[in-house]
Amino acid sequence: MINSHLEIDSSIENLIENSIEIPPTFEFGERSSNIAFKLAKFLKKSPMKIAEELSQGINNNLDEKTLIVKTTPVKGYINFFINFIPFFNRLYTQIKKEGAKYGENTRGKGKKIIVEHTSINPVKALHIGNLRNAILGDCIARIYKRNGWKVEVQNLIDDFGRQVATLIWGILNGHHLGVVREINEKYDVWLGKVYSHCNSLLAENDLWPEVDKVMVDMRHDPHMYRFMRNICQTCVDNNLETSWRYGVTYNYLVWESDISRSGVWEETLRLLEKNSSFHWEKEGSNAGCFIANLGKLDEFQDKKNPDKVFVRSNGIPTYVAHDVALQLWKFGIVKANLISRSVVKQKNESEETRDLWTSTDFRVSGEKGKIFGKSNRVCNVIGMEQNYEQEIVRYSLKLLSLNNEFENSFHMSYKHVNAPHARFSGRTGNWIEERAWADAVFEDTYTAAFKAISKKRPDLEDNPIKREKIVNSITAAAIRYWLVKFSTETEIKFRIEDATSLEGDTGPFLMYSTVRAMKILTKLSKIKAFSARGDYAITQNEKNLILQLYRCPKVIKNAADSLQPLMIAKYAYELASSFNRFYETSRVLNAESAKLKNFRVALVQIFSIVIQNILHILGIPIVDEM
RNA sequence: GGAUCCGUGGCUCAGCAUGGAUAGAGCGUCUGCCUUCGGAGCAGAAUGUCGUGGGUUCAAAUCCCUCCGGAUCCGCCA
Repeated sequence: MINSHLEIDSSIENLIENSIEIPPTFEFGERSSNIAFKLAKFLKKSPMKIAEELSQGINNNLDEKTLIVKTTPVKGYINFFINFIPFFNRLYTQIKKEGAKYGENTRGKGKKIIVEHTSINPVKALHIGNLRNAILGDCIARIYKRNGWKVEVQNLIDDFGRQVATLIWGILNGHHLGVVREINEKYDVWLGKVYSHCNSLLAENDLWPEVDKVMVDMRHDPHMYRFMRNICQTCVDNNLETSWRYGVTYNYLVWESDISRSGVWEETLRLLEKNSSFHWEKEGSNAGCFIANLGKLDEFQDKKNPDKVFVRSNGIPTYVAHDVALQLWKFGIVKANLISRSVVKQKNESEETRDLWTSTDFRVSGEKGKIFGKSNRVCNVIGMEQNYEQEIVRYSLKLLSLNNEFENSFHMSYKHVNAPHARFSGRTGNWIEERAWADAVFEDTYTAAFKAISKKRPDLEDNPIKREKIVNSITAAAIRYWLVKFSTETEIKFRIEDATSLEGDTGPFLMYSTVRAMKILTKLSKIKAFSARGDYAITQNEKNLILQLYRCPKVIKNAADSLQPLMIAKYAYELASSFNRFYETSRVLNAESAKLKNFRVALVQIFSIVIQNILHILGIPIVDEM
């Protein structure tokens, strides 16, 4: 009885909350509700009539202390007009008090999420598509942190895969000698060229069995393993440099070969064998294989062959089986531990400095390890071509009756970045001629930013160190923003003029309005605490900015729930635009009256706080001039 | 063959989850704004059968179905 009342109450609350929207024009107030339309059916009255009655009822209960001045019924809508002075006063107090924490919430308190991203094969440089993955993952990690979660960022290094075997085969046969390494060319870029060269040689001569042999040797011959791991290590070191340039950092590098040795897979197999949904096939085309019986789930009925091979007849587990094991390990269901070692302190201007750890194949005596994994939620940032594979991982948890883990497995799926008329592929190496690897995009954008600053800030020629720092920041901002401003469901077409753009809906635009606000604040001799007294006129642009500042906490919630960093980017742009319009029409330092100046300074103060909080989430560096 | 995603001004994209008032941005084009806190900015103009056809609804870019066009997946590859 009580429960059903509560349900009704909360559904009414939802109904009201969901009915609130932002009207198309401020003539209709600052907020409006279409609730009269929804109620019309039940009350069997016209929406116009209901809106009039509700509006009247609300108006009768308003006084000068309430945050609403008045409501008006218009064509069935109820429009709300905000009492801006007390509203602003309250918002100002809150933002000043919370400061860098404004916008955050504690929904994830006591819970931990693992975000896995980047995870490229250690045979090449990051191309722009891998960078999209890294930036999206980095943003979602930052977003989760603001939602109160403990976040662990992992980067999976697949050193046991076919790609690495392909590269090693090529090097053992001296094929890398035929690939010229340019002067100053990064090792990982050159390695990527070798890798695609090897692929074409293998395809032409059909030499794949030789690669299979390398794959086996890597596992069983310690010298071969060491040789391979050293090459991969150098590649990973290079890849990290690229990530760091863009402000992307990790907590833990997980090496596939370390997982193999840790017993994670064996433990997983024992777990699966005990479950009736998995079995060793005795007959048919899959005879001798270990099979996941996904066909028993409704979701897989439409598949041609819903059952999935987890272990091949030669005893080697498949990629998807490995992923299931990894997922179980991330949740702490599989308990085997990896040996870990602290590697380096990552420098990161915008976030805190983070310790980077790696899994390792040997322990130095006296060295302290650290336990990773054991999380409540997992978010894997992986391209949408692996949607099906990720579903298999998720539903395998369901087959194991791990419903909580099933519910908490998130696949952040995104489309690729491609050349306007072709796909980028590490195998074919077509990212080389398009200059689409992440370092080249950085260089090209750097050039554009440098050109711009030389023109706008000739005075900085005397301070090349400062200038370089600013140009680096602008470059990272431009590319990072460009990669998150699209929905993850949109394929990005790589055009260098888009990536390097510095005006309009771009990262540098956000930085610029931040700089404007900071400049105003530094010109004040003293910043006094604001308190609203009496009356002063608030312009439409000012109201607009106030409302944008107010939206922040909700945006951070929604971005986490929908796994869309785009929402933060859109908000940042709207917030900065609102500030620029305010800046254009409202003088701050020489405002018309002291009271007005006081108010506008306060507004600039809280804008400065909120925009910086938001730029931190986007990983956009903050500079005080540009 | 089956499944998933996409289709919105000349170009590139938001909006679709939870249907609501005049469909929003940026780029490009055109017109204004520097004796004013920094013009990487602001104000304004032009450009739209929201792929097609149907359905549900008081109301559809949004939900359902058809078809067309594009991408991806359905492996003892990763």
